[in-house]
Amino acid sequence: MAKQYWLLKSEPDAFSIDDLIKAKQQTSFWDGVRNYQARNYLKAMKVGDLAFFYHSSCPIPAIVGIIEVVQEPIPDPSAFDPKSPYYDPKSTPATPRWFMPKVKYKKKFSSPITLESLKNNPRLSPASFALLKRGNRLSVMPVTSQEWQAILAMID
DNA sequence: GCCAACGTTGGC
DNA sequence: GCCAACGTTGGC
Repeated sequence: MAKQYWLLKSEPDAFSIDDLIKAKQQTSFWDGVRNYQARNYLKAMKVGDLAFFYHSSCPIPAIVGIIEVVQEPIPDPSAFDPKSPYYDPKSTPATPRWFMPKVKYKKKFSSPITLESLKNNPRLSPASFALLKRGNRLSVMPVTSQEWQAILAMID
C-alpha cells in the first residue's frame, strides 16, 4: 500500500503544533476523536503516512505543518475514563469503539497556509477537498497526492 | 425506523 | 457571539 496523506484538525488552545514540538520525542497519541467517519479514517492510517496539522477554531485557521504516523491506532483509553471529557461509556476495553494513532512532529511551516489561501487556490476544489466544503466538521480527512502537492507548492 | 429537537463544530 | 451545517438522541 502506497503512502497516504491526511489532514488532522486540532484547536490550538487544546493541542497545537507547538505542543507537539514540546512533547516527549515530539510524538503524541492523537486521541479524543469521537466521530465515526473520522474514526474510520484514523483506522486506515499506516506507519509512514503523512498528515497536515491544521489549526481550527482560532483567529487564523490554517495548515501549520506536517506530522507523520509512527504507530497504527490502538484503543483510546480516554474513552474509558469517566473523568475525561472524551469519556464514552459505550466504549469498553473489551470492545473499544475509539482509536488513536501515534504521530510525530515532522515540520512546521515558517508561515502557515491559511484557510483563506487554500480557498483561493484554483488547484483545490471544495468538491474534492473536504476541508473546503461549507459546514465541514470532519476532524480527520484524506488528502489526495495531487492536493498534497498543490498545498506544498503554496509554501514560498 | 422516522424525524424533530438538541448539541457541537467551526468560520466569520 | 452568531449562525449554518450536520451528527446524535430519544420519543413514538
